[in-house]
Amino acid sequence: MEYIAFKNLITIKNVDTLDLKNTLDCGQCFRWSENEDKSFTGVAFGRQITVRKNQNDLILENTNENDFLSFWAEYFDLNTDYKKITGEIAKIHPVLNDAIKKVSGIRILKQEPFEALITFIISQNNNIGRIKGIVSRLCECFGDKICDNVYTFPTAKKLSALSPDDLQPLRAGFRARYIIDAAQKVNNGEVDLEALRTMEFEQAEKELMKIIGVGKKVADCTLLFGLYRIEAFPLDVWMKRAMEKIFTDMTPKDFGEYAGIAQQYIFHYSRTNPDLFKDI
DNA sequence: ACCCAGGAAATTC
DNA sequence: GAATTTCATGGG
Repeated sequence: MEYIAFKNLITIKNVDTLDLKNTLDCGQCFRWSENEDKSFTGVAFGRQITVRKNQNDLILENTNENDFLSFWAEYFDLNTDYKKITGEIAKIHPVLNDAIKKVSGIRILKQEPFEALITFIISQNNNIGRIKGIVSRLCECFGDKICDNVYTFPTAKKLSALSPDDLQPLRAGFRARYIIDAAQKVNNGEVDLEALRTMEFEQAEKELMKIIGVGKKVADCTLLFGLYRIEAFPLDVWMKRAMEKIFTDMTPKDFGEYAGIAQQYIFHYSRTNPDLFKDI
C-alpha cells in the first residue's frame, strides 16, 4: 500500500477495488452520509473524517498519519487483495459473478465490535433509513461530543447504566430493552467481544446469542461487520429470498471462506435489483 | 388503510 | 418442538 501524508490529508494510491457508495451505503454501516460532491463523511473510533475517490486515489480528509496507520487503513481493509478474492468467489455461481460486476468495489469494513452489535440489534425488523435515524439519536443522546452535531458512539459502560425508558427519545420501540441488555452483558464481561475474533465460529454465535434480542442473524452480522469473521453468511429476508429463488440447492457453506463478502454482494445486488425475483 | 422493513421473543398449536 | 403472532415505529 502506497500513501502520501500531507497536512490533514492522506492519499492512498491505486485503490481500484473500493467503491465508496457501494461500500458505505450497502447496509453494513449506519453512520456515513454522502455529500453533494460524492464524498462521504462519517464517524468511527471517536473521529470524524471525510473520504473521497479521485480516479484510483483514495483521499482521507481531516485525519493524520498516526490515525491512518492506527485504524483507518484497517477500517477500510486496505491491506486485503479484493481483486483476488472477488475473482475467486465469482466462480462460485454465475449470478454472483453478475453481482460483482454490477455493484463492484464492495469491501467489508472493520467496524468496532460494540457498535456493530448495537446497530444490528437496532436493525431487526427495521429499514435502513430508520436504523440510521435511531443510531444517530443514540449517539447524540449518549455519545461524547466531538464537535457541533458530531458525537462518538456511546460506550457499553454508559449504556449499561440506563433503563429502556431512558432510550425513549430514540424511538427504537421494542428494541430498547435489547440494547440495554447487550450493553450490560458486554460491560460486565458476560460477553467478551474481543474473544470472538479467534473463537470457533459456532461457539462465537452462541456467545452473542446469550444477549436478549440477538438471534443467529444479528450474531452473524456482528461477527462479519464488527469482528471481521468473513466466513459469516447472515441470512435476512433478502438473502433468504435470494437463496430460495436463485441459489437453489446451495447452502452458506458452499460460499467458502469468503462467504461474508459474497453475501454482501448478493444482498446489495438483490436490494438494488428487486426485479431479480420476479417469477423465476 | 395496508404492507413492509438486514428478526427475535412470546404464545399457541 | 414446530408454526404463528406480537412487538414499536415510520416510510411508501
